[in-house]
Amino acid sequence: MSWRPSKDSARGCSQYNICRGERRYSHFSSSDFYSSLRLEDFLSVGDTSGTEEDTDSAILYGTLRGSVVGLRYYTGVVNNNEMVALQREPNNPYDKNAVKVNNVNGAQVGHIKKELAAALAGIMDNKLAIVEGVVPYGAKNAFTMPVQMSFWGREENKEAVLDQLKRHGFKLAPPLKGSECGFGSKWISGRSGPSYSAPVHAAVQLTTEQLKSEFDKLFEDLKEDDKTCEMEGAEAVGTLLLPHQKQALAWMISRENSNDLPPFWEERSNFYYNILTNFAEKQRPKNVLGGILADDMGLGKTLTVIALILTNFQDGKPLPVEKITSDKFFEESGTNSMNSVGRRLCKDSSNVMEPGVSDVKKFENAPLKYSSCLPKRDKAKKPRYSGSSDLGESEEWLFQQTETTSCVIQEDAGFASVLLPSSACLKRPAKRKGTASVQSVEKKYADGGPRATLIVCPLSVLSNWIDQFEQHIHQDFHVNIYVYYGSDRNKDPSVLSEQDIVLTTYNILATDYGIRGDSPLHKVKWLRIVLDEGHTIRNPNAQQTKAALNLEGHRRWVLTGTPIQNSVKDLWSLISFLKLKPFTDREWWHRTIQRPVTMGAPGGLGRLQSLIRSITLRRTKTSKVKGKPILELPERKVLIQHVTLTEEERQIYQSVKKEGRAAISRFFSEGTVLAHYADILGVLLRLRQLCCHPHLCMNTSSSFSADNKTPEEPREILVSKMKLVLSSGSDEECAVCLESLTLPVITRCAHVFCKPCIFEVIRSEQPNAKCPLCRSELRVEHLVECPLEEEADSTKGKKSDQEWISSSKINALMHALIELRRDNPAAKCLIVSQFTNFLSLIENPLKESGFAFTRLDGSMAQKKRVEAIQCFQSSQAGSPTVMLLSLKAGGVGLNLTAASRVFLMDPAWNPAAEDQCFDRCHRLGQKHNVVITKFIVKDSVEENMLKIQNKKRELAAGAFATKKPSASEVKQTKINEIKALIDL
DNA sequence: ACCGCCGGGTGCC
DNA sequence: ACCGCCGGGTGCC
Repeated sequence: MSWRPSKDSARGCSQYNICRGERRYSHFSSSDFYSSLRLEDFLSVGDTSGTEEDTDSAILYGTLRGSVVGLRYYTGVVNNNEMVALQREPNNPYDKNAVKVNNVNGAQVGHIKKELAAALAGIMDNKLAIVEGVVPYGAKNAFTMPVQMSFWGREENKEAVLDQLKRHGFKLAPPLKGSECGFGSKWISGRSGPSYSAPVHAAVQLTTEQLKSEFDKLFEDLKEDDKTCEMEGAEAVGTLLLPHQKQALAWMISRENSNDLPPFWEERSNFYYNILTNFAEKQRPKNVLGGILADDMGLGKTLTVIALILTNFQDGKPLPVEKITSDKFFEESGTNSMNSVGRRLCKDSSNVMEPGVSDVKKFENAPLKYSSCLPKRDKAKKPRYSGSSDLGESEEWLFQQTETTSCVIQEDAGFASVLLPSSACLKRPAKRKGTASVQSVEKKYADGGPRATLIVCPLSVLSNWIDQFEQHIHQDFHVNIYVYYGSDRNKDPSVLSEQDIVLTTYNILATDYGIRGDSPLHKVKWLRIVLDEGHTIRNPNAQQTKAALNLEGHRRWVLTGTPIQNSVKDLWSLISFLKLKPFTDREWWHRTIQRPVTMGAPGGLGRLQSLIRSITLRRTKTSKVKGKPILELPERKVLIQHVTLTEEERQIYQSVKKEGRAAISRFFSEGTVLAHYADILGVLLRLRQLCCHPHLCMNTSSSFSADNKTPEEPREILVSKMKLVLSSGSDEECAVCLESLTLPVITRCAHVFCKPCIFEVIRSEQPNAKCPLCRSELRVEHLVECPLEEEADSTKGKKSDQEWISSSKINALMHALIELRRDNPAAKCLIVSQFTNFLSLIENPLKESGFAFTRLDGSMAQKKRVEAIQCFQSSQAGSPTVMLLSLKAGGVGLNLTAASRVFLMDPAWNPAAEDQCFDRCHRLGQKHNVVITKFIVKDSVEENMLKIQNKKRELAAGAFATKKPSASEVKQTKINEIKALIDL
């Protein structure tokens, strides 16, 4: 049932990205604001088997003493007070009611005695309660042992559970004091029965506020102690690390080379004890040789990881990579550089080389693993360092089609970074022309063990990684990087395992994994696995999570800026990925950490904290190292400049507003607001455009199609509605996954979702799937995909036929620009808008007033973008002082620090999108204070947008541990926003 | 003795 | 299991 991206759908995706821009910060987007709404909240899907214990609302019904029998048949052992797991065994040939008893390690200890099992079976099978056990004493018994059971469930199931037990002659005892949270098994060994105490309600339940501040502390106190050692990167790291990056590197290396026991384990007389579960075993539990790097974005997680890869290979030695040195031998021998390079790239990595000329010969004879790696057309004069089987003839290949980060194969630039649409080898630029040779460095210890680091990231940051490799791997070193992406990715595991770095996406990972037995990524033993944006796997039931958890490799890292996004729950997948015993099993995580924390049990947070502390490094932009801020950025000021429309502009605006408001209030009175969401966005879009320039909304068709019988809209209208939603800059998220839309599709009822998300809804709700937003009928065959290509900008060119006129906002801008030039001729600025047409309109007066400007928007090819950026960043006299920038162009990697002024021409729905844009110049390397001017038209939708932005900011700030809103709350919020926007 | 008692065989679900 | 339970052997004191 896994959904498989095709080439076409990938292009669809790119199309989307061109319209919508980057999605990288979706965790800062309104999805944050809506907190952690999950599918299960409004659909009964989620875990199809329904095993999803609603862990947060579970209460303790009571306890019961029972016995474990058949001990002598099994090898699993327990200690007194050790937790045990009770597991139904419906296929037991002797008793269909059988309940197994397993120790923390999963080894079977025995069975629940059959009479009791008969009572438990129904309860467990129907998920009426979760039954947990602790062996209070008698752990060394030969035949049977007691087990103290706790029954947990939702309030409404309590009666049914008690009843079921009663029918079998059992009665729950009230909760034992100290056992409420199922940990710390406090039973005193001995024959006397448990001492009953009055039922204790969930210990001190922390308020949301308290929880939030506790969580904050959780990650704030992490910076001290051993995490301030610094370490230099290996020679192959081409960038000098900042102090905090050196610290991170030192910390990561110490984690990877650590011999420590994992948290909560102690060595006690030849045994290793887990102090949470009281489990003990002879075998030393493995600590994760990794952890969570949870630095705020902008602190250089990517660079740090690159440094880690290059610096810490085996035995604390750097990755043995070939150093490229100038070598006359090549020229003299007439060896074609392409060949030499191709072999370098493709040779069998087990071939051990010694430095020196003789190596070249060895090298020549090195077996080629995939000889077609070389481009066939080798007339190129410049060295080419990579290629792929089907590079073909084209000059440029669009590698990845996000607006911001597409990469192209550069055939003739001075560097040889060749990226393919799919599988690609990536090489460092060669400094020298014509020839290059290879000096093999200390390959001796590379044999045998795993070599490759796997990096998994969301598609949207794939190219950022590539950029960063380009930037930070020293030019003289050859690092084999394979981008495992696209339908023609090379599925030979041995090709992957020979690489230094394999880069792929969560989607590829999940797709491969879904095809049984055919996941090369899962056949390789990785030296190291890095999950970028690791909170991507926070849903334990998602295919990509399962796929990630099943990767093999001892060094395991999670990179994330938002380790606890909404609750402790989100941490489990990460911890499980790190393979920290015993938390890989959700039951132990839940019993020992999650429940104690959410129920506010004493010590619960302490545990979580020490767990996190031991495996996490987190610094924020405001963190300090030795009293000094980690990043010293110049000040950033945001000014709001109000603009008043001219009489004429105001008239047009009011008439459109009047018409739109009438329509929208009709939707309200009909109760069809959500059904007309796209139409409403259209109205708002036109108003926003009118605030900028009257020409902008000229050919946005009035989309109130004659008679809006929602469920039957024809395809073309749906497509245009979807485009409207996507291009309106409203930052719509998919109501299912709450992330920005991936591969958007529109339903008949005109709601837009990610294709994979809505497919999953339909699959799990079949045969009568309903639209998550309006509950209309949902069918796969009615979904309409966003058609590819045909850039929205086609309108742009034609528009310019019109005679150019100015607008109030343009006037305000030009006034500010000229003033700026007068005061500081060298100052550079960004002019940012969501509407690329608007940027085009602005070009006119810029030319007239003699500004040298450049432009960066999503429609530009990578080559042009690079040019535009370099040109703008240049400090040469005569270099452009103005850059026209579309709001969402460029990823985190985009560095526009040459600018110290930003003019934001129109507000975005989502304040985070604005902030990210500002961060492109207000970031490491900025020397000046940054002043941002937001132009806001008075008495317009823009002012209302500001208000909503502020509300979102407030909510985002407080949304840390608050309860997730329900679907209806989400809807209501949207409706309220609409009302506020159009003054209803 | 259609019982009691004895003692050996036996033992999860 | 130094138990319980089962079922065969046995049978006054």
